[in-house]
Amino acid sequence: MAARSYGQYCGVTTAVELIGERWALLIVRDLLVGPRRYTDLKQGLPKIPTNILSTRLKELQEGGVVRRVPLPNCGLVYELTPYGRELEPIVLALGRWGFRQMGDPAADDVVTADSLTMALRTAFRADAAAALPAADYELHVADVVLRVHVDSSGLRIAQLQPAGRPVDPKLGTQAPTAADPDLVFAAGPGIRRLISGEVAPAEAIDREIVAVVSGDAGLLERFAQTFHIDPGAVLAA
Amino acid sequence: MAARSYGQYCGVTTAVELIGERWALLIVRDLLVGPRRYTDLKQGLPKIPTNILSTRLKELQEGGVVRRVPLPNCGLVYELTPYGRELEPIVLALGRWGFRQMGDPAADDVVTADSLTMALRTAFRADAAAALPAADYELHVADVVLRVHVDSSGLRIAQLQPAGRPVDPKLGTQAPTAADPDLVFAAGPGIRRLISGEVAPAEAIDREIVAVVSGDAGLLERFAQTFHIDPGAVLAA
DNA sequence: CCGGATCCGAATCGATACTG
DNA sequence: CAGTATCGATTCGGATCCGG
Repeated sequence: MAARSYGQYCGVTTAVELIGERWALLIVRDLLVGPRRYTDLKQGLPKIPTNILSTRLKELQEGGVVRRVPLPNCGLVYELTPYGRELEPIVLALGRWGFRQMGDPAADDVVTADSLTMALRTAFRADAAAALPAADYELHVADVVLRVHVDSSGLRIAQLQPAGRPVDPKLGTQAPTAADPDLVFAAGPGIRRLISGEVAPAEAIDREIVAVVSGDAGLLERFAQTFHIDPGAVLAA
Repeated sequence: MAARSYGQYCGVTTAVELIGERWALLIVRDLLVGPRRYTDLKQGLPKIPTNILSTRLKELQEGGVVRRVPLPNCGLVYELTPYGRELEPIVLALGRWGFRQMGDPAADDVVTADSLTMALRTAFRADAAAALPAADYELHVADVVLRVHVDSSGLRIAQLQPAGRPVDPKLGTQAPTAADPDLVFAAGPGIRRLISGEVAPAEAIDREIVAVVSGDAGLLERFAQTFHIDPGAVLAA
């Protein structure tokens, strides 16, 4: 079952033969958040057919991108190899690039915990964070709840269950810090306009793009400075 | 003909919907070298079916990645939009990443002028070049001939016809400088091992991986320092 | 020659059902 | 939980054809 070859001897060609098939890079995206079980991946990619998922996992293993690891206390996870993890800057850059062409969501588009986690990573401005006080956010989008800790050393994101408890830390997601978040807020897809700077934080609250649940609403300003993607001149088609 | 959606509202997903389909990123790779005609693209991608090429070009235009430009003196070229050109660092990074997993070429793998041009760009070390004297190389691989000029300001590559004349500069490829190259050499697929550092320049000549046609063979050392991709720990699967 | 469009068999993908 | 099996819907590949 040799991957369908493009017939060229070239690094780019080799790369797309490894991770260019349908769904493959989205599997990598989710695995960049942490090791995941087959079922986790299936839930994080609701529209992937199960046969495609298992085929891709096999191909990614064969390509040295993904590794299948039996868990000590029963179970089984897939994780990126060191080589696969080196896709991180590429996937983040792709996410930033694609962000700028995102329109409004289709009717049945979903937001998953892993995709939102990676979206925040793509938008994270380390330089801005370093110049600002540390902050803890709790972000609700659809039924995804993220605990987002920012300080001068960087960004840490934990995925919470809607009930408020962290998912199993054994699977690579850090437990949240003990303290209460400085700001708890909920957003819909319009959070994109907050990150692009299309709407200012105050305006976002006014237009009900985001809703502050608790904490100082002024921190939304700091959030928007920390997570930002400049849309640039994307309109010049 | 809406692109097949992955059903997620996410920048990475949007990106792969724009450039993730088969052949799309290879078209982008070639257009990163310069504007190309339909026929140029077809020749640069020998195995692409013509209906796929025209479908991709339409999709890439619709996505704001590619633009169709009628040429003043008759003819017609495709070129990247400013938005599409921002894929350059991503494609270069992917090329570096894929390079490390390249094995030996399949029997019918080809090397095209554009793929080799981009391969040199992925391997180019600006820092190394800045610390070394300027140099002009003429590189022959299969029937591709490249004129490669390196100086402290960067890298310039021109594609020559096998006869030795430059291709039409109107199409975005710079004409070579007038002076003779400092080093003319020919290589086969084994040039990969030179760039990865797997074989040293002297050894490459001994083992006939490269053949110096004219000029100072010692310059091959400088070439290998200027164009290098560290294979890293790719074996750890 | 350039810039595609059309047709058709082969391969892949998607949806669902099913199993150890 | 971790996948296989099946099968219709799509897409891809290869070839041919066509208007300028």
